[in-house]
Amino acid sequence: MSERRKQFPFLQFEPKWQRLWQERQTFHAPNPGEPGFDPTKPKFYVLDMFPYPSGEGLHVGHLEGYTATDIIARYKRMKGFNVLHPMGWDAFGLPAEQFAIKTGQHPSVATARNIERFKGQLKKIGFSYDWLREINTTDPGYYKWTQWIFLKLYNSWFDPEANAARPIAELLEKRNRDYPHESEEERLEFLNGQRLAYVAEAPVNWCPDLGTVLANEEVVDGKSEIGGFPVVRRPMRQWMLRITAYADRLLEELEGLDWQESIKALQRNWIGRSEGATVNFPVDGLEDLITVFTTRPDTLFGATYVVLAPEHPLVDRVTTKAQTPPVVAYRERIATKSDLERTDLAKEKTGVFTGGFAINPVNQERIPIWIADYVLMSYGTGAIMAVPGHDERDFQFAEKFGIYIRYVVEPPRSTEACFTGEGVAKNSRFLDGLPTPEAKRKMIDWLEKEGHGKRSITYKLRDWLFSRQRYWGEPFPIIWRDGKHQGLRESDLPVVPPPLDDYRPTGTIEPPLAKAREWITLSGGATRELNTMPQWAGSCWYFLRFASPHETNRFVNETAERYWMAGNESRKHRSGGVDLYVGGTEHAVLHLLYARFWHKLLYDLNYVSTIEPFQRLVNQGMILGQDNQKMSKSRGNVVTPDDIVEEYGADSLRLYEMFLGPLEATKPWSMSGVEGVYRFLARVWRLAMDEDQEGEWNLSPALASVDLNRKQLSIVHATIKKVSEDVESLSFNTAIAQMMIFVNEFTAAEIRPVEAVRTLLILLNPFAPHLSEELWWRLSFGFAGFEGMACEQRWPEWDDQFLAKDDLEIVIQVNGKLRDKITVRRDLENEELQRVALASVKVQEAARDKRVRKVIIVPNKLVNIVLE
RNA sequence: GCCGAUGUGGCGGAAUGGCAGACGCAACGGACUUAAAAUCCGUUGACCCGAAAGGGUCGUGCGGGUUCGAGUCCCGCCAUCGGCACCA
Repeated sequence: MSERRKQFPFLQFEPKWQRLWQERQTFHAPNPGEPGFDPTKPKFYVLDMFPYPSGEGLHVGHLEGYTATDIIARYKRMKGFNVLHPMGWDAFGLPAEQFAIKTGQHPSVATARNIERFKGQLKKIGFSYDWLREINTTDPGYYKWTQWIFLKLYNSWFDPEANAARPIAELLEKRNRDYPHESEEERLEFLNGQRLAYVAEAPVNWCPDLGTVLANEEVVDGKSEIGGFPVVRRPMRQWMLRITAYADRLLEELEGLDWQESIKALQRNWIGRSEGATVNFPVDGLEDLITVFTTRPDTLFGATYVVLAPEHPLVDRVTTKAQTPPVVAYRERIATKSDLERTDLAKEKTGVFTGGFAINPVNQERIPIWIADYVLMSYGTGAIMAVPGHDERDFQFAEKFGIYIRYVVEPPRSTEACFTGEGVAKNSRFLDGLPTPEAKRKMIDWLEKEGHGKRSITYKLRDWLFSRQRYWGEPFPIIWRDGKHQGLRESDLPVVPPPLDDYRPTGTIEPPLAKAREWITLSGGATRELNTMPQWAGSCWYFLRFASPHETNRFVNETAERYWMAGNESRKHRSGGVDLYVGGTEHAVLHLLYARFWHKLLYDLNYVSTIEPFQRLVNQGMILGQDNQKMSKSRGNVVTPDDIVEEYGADSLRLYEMFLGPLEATKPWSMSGVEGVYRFLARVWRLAMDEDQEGEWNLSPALASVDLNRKQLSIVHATIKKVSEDVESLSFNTAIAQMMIFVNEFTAAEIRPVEAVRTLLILLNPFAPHLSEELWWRLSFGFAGFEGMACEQRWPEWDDQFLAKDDLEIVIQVNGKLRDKITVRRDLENEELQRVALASVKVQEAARDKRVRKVIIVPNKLVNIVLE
């Protein structure tokens, strides 16, 4: 098939234009103050989620989003915007390191090669990136600032009163004032407990095969997201980022963003805010209090037992001698289980009675304390009050172990064994008769008044486990002295990883950096932190770096940041950021949440001008293989862009990516669909070009500088309107359909007005830039009006006057059903229209023996005659 | 179980509450050709009546509703996909 003659010479002109764009720096966007910068133009920042340069190369799924943003970037330039459209590489990460271990080659070598490959592929598709702004997260000039931001996290605390991060120095001052006699040791401990980057001994997800810990988000079904290796929980000392401090802002500040509702929902879900109360249950015979969190304080009278998580610190204290053996045995059984096994057993509740009793503060009832693994130490307080009458899990547990069930909510209708909805309180003394929401409020007031508890909010979101025991990542700008950590000074950055020959995991929990003896040992007995940052770090702020990728004095140039991240004037104060951000749904939670978190820190500390990084977000859908299955090597249904470019040209690839269907939908690839758009482009080519006997392409003799007739004008203006509006709304598929209608129309014309072709080439330019440039250039030899490059032309405007027809077809309905069509003069008066419609033979037939009850008239569109 | 999408011809998909199926693919017929490919022109939701011209009925996952009029709005189901999942 590849031997077949091409329908137009894209193999020649596509590389030519790519070279010219490169040579002329056509798509370079100067910063404010730089030569060539035009301050009169508005700005537009359109960004792709930058890729991890894998060994596999790009596949057609990546390109869908990239094509969409490229069309927008080119369109906005033609509309007179200064457009920032950059690309870079998220190049730290596990796959490169795993590959390096396998091949014995340094990860930087494979990374550089993969980047070359990716870049080559992108250039062959003709994307209009400003390559002078290319960034790479593994470049010391870049990760210096990743480390710098980490130091900002390390040296900040979250002030709940300001609801914002503040420098830790301010806290230190305040502490010195409030506790002047505190020891140095105590003060340090206090500060360390407040930092947004802190060290904690916590149960973590340890993956022995990868030799690293993973964030909760990187563990799927008890296995590592990368590689699918088993993950076990074990306590380790780790760096954590206090993202939970920002939980409320991450939730609230989502509101002003132009994101799909579904993505906002995913984030809200992940943050998982629950309103309720904490309640203190005294332990019978001890001084201790068991604090539980509940969203249903109104059911406190129905609490007939208390459950602690097996790891709960109070378990040892409440357990009686007699119950110690089974409790110890149960805890051991749970501890050795992985999370996967623990959820596997979810169907059948397990647990053990501790022998201890708690006192229900509302009625002084003595209720048993159990431990069970259905209560998680990591959520809420790690303890619950069990209300089996109104909670499914508690009900199952109580049924199994024969614990008393008391019903305290009257359901609105039929009663089930366990009712979890809202109703009216009963068997609850001072709550009796109150609807659930009021009962909740009243109970919380009571708890607060009596000192037994208080209003409380809990989140599912956990602090972000931020260290990895790997080589190929950003080293922490942290040193250790006498068992205490210290942040480095800004002048010590970047911390460059040592040139290790052997960066394999050590086989223990010791990170590979431990092998670099000289590197880790510093003067004065200090040593370097051995962990590295997770892959997400570099992508948390790369969109800022693009504004001034070569700035050496600051993570981003201040003026450039203010310019490119500025909000639209119609928007509220402080909003703004990237004007359009496009990427896959797989990043809906992790990357987007992490990046928002870092951005808010930088905002709080006055380093950036907007509260949110990405004003508008669009998630492109997945592209499936021809067989409707997810594309994968093992299924053999992967489509490689290189093959398509070779066979049909980059423009065909771009156009097909967009013609498949709506950007956000999941849709299957189809090779004959590619042929379809290829044929369309060939028709565009032949609209202007003619092949002679020798097989040479010349300007078509049908082209002429003539005025357009009425119908042609109407099509041209309808196309300008449709394409402009559809590009704005990212409905690229229908924009292309309209251009196809245009081409079908003019292909049929014996004489083709050059002006129409000229307009088409401009409209088509963002979609098929090579073909558009080539024809533009060729036409310049025969006709006036083709100066410069097509991509530098002003986007055309449409005129409604050409869209309106003098005569139009009116639909005649009888009782809402289509019965006839009539052609009438435009803007015919309603009375006249009704008269004509009633006169229609079809209407006459239908209306025989019937009375006309009503006539609905939609001017210039339809008449509906309603009969008895 | 909860949250969020989606459901329209043989296929991908179009349709500010107003002609359902734009555009493309596939299929079929024709022109060009010695022939084929490519190209160009045309037909193509299903069913029914008619020799034909033409005409009719049904039709947007299912069941209701609102409306002169519903693919579109409302209520209740079903199915598929994605996310979360013992989160108190």
